[in-house]
Amino acid sequence: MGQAANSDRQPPSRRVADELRAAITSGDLPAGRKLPSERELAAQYGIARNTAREAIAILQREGLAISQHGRGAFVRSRPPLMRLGANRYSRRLREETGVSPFRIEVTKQGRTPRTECRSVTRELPPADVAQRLGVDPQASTVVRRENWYFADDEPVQVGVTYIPEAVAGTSPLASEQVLGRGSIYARFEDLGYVISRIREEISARMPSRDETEGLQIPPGVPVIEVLHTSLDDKQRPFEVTRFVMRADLNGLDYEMPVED
Amino acid sequence: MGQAANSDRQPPSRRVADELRAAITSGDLPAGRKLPSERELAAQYGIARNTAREAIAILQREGLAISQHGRGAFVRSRPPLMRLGANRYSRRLREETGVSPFRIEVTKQGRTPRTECRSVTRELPPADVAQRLGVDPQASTVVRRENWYFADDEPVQVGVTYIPEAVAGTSPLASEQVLGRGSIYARFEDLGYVISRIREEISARMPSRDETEGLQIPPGVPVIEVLHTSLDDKQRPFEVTRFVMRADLNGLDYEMPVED
DNA sequence: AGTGAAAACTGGCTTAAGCCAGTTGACCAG
DNA sequence: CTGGTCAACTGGCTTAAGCCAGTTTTCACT
Repeated sequence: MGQAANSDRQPPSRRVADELRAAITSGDLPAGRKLPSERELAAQYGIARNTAREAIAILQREGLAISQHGRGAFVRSRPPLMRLGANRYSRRLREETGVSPFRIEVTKQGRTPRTECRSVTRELPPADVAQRLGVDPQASTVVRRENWYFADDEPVQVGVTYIPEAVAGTSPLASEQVLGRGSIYARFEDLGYVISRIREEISARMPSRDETEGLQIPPGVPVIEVLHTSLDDKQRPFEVTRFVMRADLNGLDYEMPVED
Repeated sequence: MGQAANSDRQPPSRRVADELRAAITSGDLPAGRKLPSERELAAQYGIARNTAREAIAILQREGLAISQHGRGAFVRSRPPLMRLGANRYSRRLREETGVSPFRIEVTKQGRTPRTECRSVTRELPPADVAQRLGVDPQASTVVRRENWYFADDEPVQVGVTYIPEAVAGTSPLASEQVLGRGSIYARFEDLGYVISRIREEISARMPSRDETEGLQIPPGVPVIEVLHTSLDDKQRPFEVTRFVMRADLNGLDYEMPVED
């Protein structure tokens, strides 16, 4: 009977992946549904278990499925994205709510936010950070604050903030103590640094091994990296933060004027 | 003789991947260098070829290596990112140069830019686009323009622009004809739509199969998706564009004021 | 010297078999 | 009813062998 379909010049693993993908995107296999087990697939399609395994791995790499040891493979559900915008830095929002936009966003989704300052140290800054702060990466240490953000105790992003010594001094910013109402940007204001412009450099990539472990990132999920620079009213950078966030749980939403 | 190293609770494929990764990040294996072949690795470490293969696959998924049929696997070089910013929409930049920011950026990197309008059609808009345009996704068609962006004939991003009929009318925007100096935003201005604010919603994910093919995306590379909305001086949306770009070649760079 | 075919590589993908380690549910003893 | 055990599932990972399809090198013949 010759070749039936046209998508036939492909290796079996991909052919099977295609069929499963079609079932997923068409809705035949809704989010959360269990896929056939590797051994079932193998029998069903007359292929080796390894080949069935590879088919599922393909879907996993595409972020369409997730497999769990001892349980099976499941259609991954796409939870609503967390939308973080420039209003993260709005003073009005900060003062009205007394609560960070992260907490608002998480709460809005019916989950419980938690943030954790994991460490405060003094270190030589990475080259890209030093450049943006306008300091010498070899000579001057900066204050490094590492913050973790959770939703329902699931880690969703990390932010590492670098503050020049000249800015942090002996203020609360340079110590482990709790930052209090309005959090970090309120403390900057206490010191006379009013955030007036921000620069955000955004990239995406696959997570490193450390990030995969720390953020518990499932396979097939990239991270978004945001290198954030805060500028005061004299256009001087006073703080740089590198955010790394799970791309399946986070998105960015900016609204801004177009400058001439 | 007992266990030597501590990182030993891991399967061989991962152990080997770890060693190779260390060599790459330390610089022992610089970008572009050929990795040992699968058969060499197998012999070297006393593992099966499949296991060596899996080790390389791990690096590939992390975006650290790329393998080429018949040639070998190589340490992936990280080309400088294309930095696309809000100045994409700057009128001054548009008028001074007469050239799109994309072309400037690509030329700056010593590569040759090319853009291609692949199709202009009238269709019902996707739900998310319709919502942002404030039109009924069931009732009204919009003009859909599909644009491809190349650097040295390598595709780096796609932009699909949706324009309400009420805006496009019978202007050049609704036809295949060349858009001319200043390109699309100049034509919007001709019609009285001056871009004054933009909204950019950013997410990242693994590419779909179509995107992998169309953009020729190597394995282990995510895409950045930007849903862009242009607002005129009366805060009315007149155009939405969905950009999909290879995350290994593109980055975003925004500088903006912090609004109260 | 040039050229063209073959040999010796490379990765791509599959099969078949096996052991290990989580998970689940049935069933049995208390 | 509770708690524990165990068998039957699940995926995780490896080995060993083989065929195929690209690429590069070699070498003999022109």
